[in-house]
Parts: sequence; structure tokens; C-alpha cells
Amino acid sequence: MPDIISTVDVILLTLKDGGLQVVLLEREHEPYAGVLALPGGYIHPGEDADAEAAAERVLRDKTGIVSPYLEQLATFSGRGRDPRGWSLSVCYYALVPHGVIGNAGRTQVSLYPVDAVRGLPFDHARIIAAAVERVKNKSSYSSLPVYLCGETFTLPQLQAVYETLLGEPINKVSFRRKIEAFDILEPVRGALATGGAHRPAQLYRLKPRYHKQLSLTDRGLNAG
Amino acid sequence: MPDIISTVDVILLTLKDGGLQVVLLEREHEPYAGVLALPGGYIHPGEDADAEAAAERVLRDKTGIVSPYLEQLATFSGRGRDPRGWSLSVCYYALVPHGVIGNAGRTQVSLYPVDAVRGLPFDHARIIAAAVERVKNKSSYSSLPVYLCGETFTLPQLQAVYETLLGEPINKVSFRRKIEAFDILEPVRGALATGGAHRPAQLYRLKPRYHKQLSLTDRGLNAG
DNA sequence: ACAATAGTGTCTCTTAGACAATATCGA
DNA sequence: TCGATATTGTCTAAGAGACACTATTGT
Repeated sequence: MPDIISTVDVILLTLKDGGLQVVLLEREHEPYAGVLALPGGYIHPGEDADAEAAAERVLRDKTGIVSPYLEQLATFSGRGRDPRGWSLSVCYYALVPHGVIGNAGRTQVSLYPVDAVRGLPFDHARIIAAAVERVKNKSSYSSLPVYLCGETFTLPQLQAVYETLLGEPINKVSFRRKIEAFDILEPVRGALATGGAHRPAQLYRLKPRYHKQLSLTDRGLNAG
Repeated sequence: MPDIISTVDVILLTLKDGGLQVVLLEREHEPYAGVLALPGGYIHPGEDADAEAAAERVLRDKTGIVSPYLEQLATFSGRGRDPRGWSLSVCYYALVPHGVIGNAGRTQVSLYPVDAVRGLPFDHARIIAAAVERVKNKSSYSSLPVYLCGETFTLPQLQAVYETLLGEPINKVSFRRKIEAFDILEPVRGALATGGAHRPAQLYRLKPRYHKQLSLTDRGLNAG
């Protein structure tokens, strides 16, 4: 049996400048050395308990980030996707607030708008598209987008995040009802006064119990 | 780098005797030779274009079935799941009407209620649970269950399928409105007269265009 | 005619969305 | 006080579910 190249890739997404952006790194090794690509690497059976552990390791080693939300996206495989031969990549996506993304070690960690990535090697463009679709879809009926916000945030900020992801405005009253129904947020004493020449908004944070757990709704946040 | 055992497994589900049942086969080879397990096998890089092709091949060779609906479920991997070593299984689930399941070749194709499977090797119990959860969840907002029906079926039959999967009754009027909104069915001339000492029901079939494409709804078929 | 289930009309109640009133800040 | 945005109250409209009526078959 010819060998199968077994890897993991991580689609690390964040929200910046009004849109989803993805972390790409310059590849250190052939093939495509020096080309921007998703953070990825071989699975190390001796080191990784499973593929998810491999993804966590790759993400940590290459970007310095430990994401609270990391979920398996899908596995991409086949003969044509890697010039070295038949390959298989178990892909995971992660969501982080863009503030946590900095440069780690020797690798240059850079963000690129998901709609503007060009010239990616392998099938990384398709993988990113799948991740974006998953995130947008899941945002329509879950609390997933809270992971794109920082530790604390206001409801108008969170609503803006949802609206960016869904690509359409959401009714303010309905949005607040939905978030209230999720029952995953708790107010932080002390309002947000910063930039505004206006009434400050209440700051919220995730209830501790929900730090890694999504809340779902049957009906959708924006039935449009 | 130690080797990674790369396989595919198929969770072939059908509805029978009022519940979901899964196809299990007696394993031909070690480990666990003779034990009931999911149909699965090694990926053959020389033969399979990708993992999905491998799953189709495994399903066809071991059960004789070519399922119109085959979707990647997830990839299960790790050190402990296979006594031979670090293994990785890309899992696919398929839905078929139970009429198409017969014995193929030398292998005994048998159905087992998903809630009553015991003593499965590897992590197959967990894989089946994940597939069942996916199917039930997807049934709540999509037309997925039509693949559990035969070529033609009546709306009351389809509703019964949904009710079995969701585990709760559905309002008849709402159900018909939802199915109508999907716009994926067309009536077949000629009613279903068979057993009934009552008004026969109209037979429907999937519109050809939707033979492999699901229809989704925002609101859920049963908001319960 | 009767029993049984299919199919349809309609009313009600829930809830999403529109609208608008009030609250609270900086300038 | 004015401008701006946050937060809350309330009305309206769309849609889901309840109910019941009509339709069509076998016995």
C-alpha cells in the first residue's frame, strides 16, 4: 500500500476591519516553501493523542495561540491535492478575538480577508471556503460568534458581529430576546464609557459554564 | 514517524420496526475477526480518488449497496482506538430505505437497532452515536429523511418517518406546509390503495433535481 | 351506512419585527 | 441643552399549532 500523507490544518478565523479574516503563514518546507498557506503539519502519532491534539499542537507551535473554540471541520483527501502523493488532512477551525493574534516566535502571523485570499496551495482555498460557510451557517442559530468577541463586550457589539457574519441587519429587539434566551451571558458591573458621546452600553461576559459550549436555537437569529 | 492506520467506516442507517437501525458486518480479519462492526476498510491510495470514493467502494463491496446519500460524518482518530496502533478513520453515513438491504455475496448483512448495539469493537459505538445524533439533528430542519423512504411514498408515511426520528409528534398541517415549502416532491398519478379501509393517500416522489440535494428550513419542522 | 385515515379550511396563540419612548453619556 | 446611542415597552403581522370539517376508500 502506498503511503498516505496524514496532516492536520487549522483555519484560524477572526473578525477584523468589518469582515472575517484568516491566519496564513509562510510555509517553511517544500512543497510550496515560502508560500502563504494555512497553519498545518504532519500528525505525530508518538506525540499527539488524536488529530485534535495535533491541531492544537500545530496551532500553538506556529501561532502561539490556544483557542478556546476548536472544532473539526471536515477531512479533505485525495490523490490530487498534494504533489507529494495521496494525502489526507483533518481540518479544524478556530475562532478568536483578533486582539490575541500577534507574532509568535520566528513565524510571521498575518491576517487576510477570507474573500481576498488568492494563490493558496493545495486545496486550502476550498478548505477556507468550507470553514467560512460553516461559521456563517452556525452563526445563524447558535452562540458561536461570542468567541470572536473579547473577554467582555456589549450587546450592540455582539449584534454587529452577528450582522457581519450573516451579512444582513438584525432586528435589535429580536436579537436581544434571542441572546437572552440563550442565557449564556452575565452583565459585568461597570458600563462601557470609552469612545461614546452617548449612553454607555452594559458590558457582558460569557457565563463560566459556557466557555466551551455553544447554545443553540431552533428558530434562527434572523429568519430574514 | 510511526505509521498511521488510515481507514474509512460507513454508518449505513435505515428505518425499520419503528426505529433507526444500523448495518453491522462480521469482521473478516483481525483484530476482532468475527465480531460485528461497522463496514470499513483501508483506504487504497492506488484505487480510491479520495476518502469518499473509498467509503463508496467499501460500502459497495461489503453490502452491495450504492447509496444516493452519503455524507462525511467526521474523522475519528487517536492512539487508543485500534490495538494495532495510532489509527484514523474517516467516517461517512448513508441513509437508505430498508428495502434495498439484502445479503450481498458472502457477507451477512444484518440490521441492528441503534439503541441496542452492544460490544462493538474500536470506538464504533461512539461513531454510531454521532451519526444518529447528526441524522436526528439534520432531520429537524431538512429534507434528509426522504432518503429513508422508498422511491415513492405518501405524506403520512413521510410524517411518520420524521416523527420517529424526532421522537415526538408533528402537527399535520404544519408538516404539510413545511414539506410544501421545500418544494422537492411531486405527486405520482395513482393513489395508495393497499391496506387501507379508508381514503387512499397520494403518492409522491422526489423531484429528479433533488435526488442528491437536501432542502433546508430556518425554522425547524417541529419547534416543540 | 360505518369505520378509518387522507386532506383542507380556519381560528388562535406565539413570537419576530416595527416603532417609538425613555435613559444616559459627552460636548 | 443637544446629539448620539443604549435600553425597554408595546403594537402588528406572520406563521405554527389546534381543531374540526370534508373526502374517499373497504367492509
